[in-house]
Amino acid sequence: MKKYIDTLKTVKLFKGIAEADLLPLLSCLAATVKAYEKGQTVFFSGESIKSFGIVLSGEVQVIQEDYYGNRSIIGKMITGNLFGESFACTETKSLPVSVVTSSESELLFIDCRRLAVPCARACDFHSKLIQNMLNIVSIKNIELTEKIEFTSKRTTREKLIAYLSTEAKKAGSSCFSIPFNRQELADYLSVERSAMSAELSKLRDAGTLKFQKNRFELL
Amino acid sequence: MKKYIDTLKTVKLFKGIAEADLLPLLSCLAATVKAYEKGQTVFFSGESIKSFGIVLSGEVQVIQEDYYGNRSIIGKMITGNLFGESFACTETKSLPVSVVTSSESELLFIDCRRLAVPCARACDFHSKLIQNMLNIVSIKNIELTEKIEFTSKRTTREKLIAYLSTEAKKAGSSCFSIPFNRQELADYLSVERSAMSAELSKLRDAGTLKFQKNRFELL
DNA sequence: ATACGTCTGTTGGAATTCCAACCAAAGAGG
DNA sequence: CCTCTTTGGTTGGAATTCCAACAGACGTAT
Repeated sequence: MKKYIDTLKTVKLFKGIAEADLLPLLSCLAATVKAYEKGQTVFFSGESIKSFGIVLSGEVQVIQEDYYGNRSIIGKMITGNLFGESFACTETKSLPVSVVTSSESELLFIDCRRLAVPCARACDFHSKLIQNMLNIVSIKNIELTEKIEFTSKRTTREKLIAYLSTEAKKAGSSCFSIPFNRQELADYLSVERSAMSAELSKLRDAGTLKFQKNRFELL
Repeated sequence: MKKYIDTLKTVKLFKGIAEADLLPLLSCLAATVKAYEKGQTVFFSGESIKSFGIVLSGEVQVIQEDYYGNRSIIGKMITGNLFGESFACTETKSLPVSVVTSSESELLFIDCRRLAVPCARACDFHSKLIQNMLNIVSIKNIELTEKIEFTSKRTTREKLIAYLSTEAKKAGSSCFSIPFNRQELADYLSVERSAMSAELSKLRDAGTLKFQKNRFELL
């Protein structure tokens, strides 16, 4: 566990906890680490989970997929991010999403029930952890609301502009990179990749943006 | 405040707190009540809020609206529900949604900063409140994910079926009522009302469902 | 160098949605 | 009883998206 200490220091769930306390804390929480290859499914939709995950290295995607393979990306989690915490906390009977690794990854798992309940050894981290967790879940809530803002737009063009504007604002610059390739962006915005590509070209021709690969500039 | 005690007992945020403790607690939290008429805006998109709300009577809708009046309903909050808590907790600078009353309503407001910080009078409710809040926000998270599941479907027909199936499952019966009229349902699913009405008729003619007003039956 | 896989942009016809308008039914209020 | 308002269903043409297929660019392995 020691080798992950630098990553763990940056995890928001552990914000406000001294570095020296981290390892004892993790042991108190009975945290476990597991390595995954690219493309493996971490949580299957339909199952019930008690633990949530933290990305130590690599990245995972939270996705919804229907019977016909239409895939929708709910979110992308990189190093330091949590996933599955809402479902684990509320003890959802049937997971409505899947979690898959989009690259080789190392993931840390923590049983949610250990977070809330003060443990036998009377660790006093719990209240801090719950506050941090509330903050994380609230932020995720806002990100989901944001995604709804994009996908609820009626046309591909509007979805693109809404998304790219938000990314530019986040980056604090009209020039920014996005974390998706074209297929992933289409899945995130719930549109056709080809129609989206066409719309991007139109926007480029109209002079409203420039792009190369996943680097964009709004004009 | 006393007249709301029966409602307050059912609010999940106060779960596990004795009835006798409720009024002192609210006073400690500096909670205030305000009455609204139908159609009033409670929180304006773009503003920054420190307090969240609890519906004591009536109902409010959380909506997104763009420059051209396209309206998207994020959620509908009835008696006992919270709204705005994620934005207040994380101190969002600019609210991406508006909150409007869809009927005459009485709303309770609580300053989020009073929740987390133990108060001078050393009330010991705070840790319970935060746990409850974490649960509420997690559930809302799941509801948002659910909404994304509906709206990420590509056709109006698929969106309808996904939504109605979920409602049927929630009701535990193939016969159930929905909390929306046609325009609201269209706004919730991000589709055209008229196209949706047409699709509902097709589904009825095909024998996959029956409906009258907001009462549906899946066959 | 060649072959292969992946990613991205383009295109054309089919399918779907959007939009505006209209009509009918039900309720509210006079 | 009549009128006004709200709600829900229908329709036809315009606009958009979907789908499938193809082509070019790039990187990697053989």
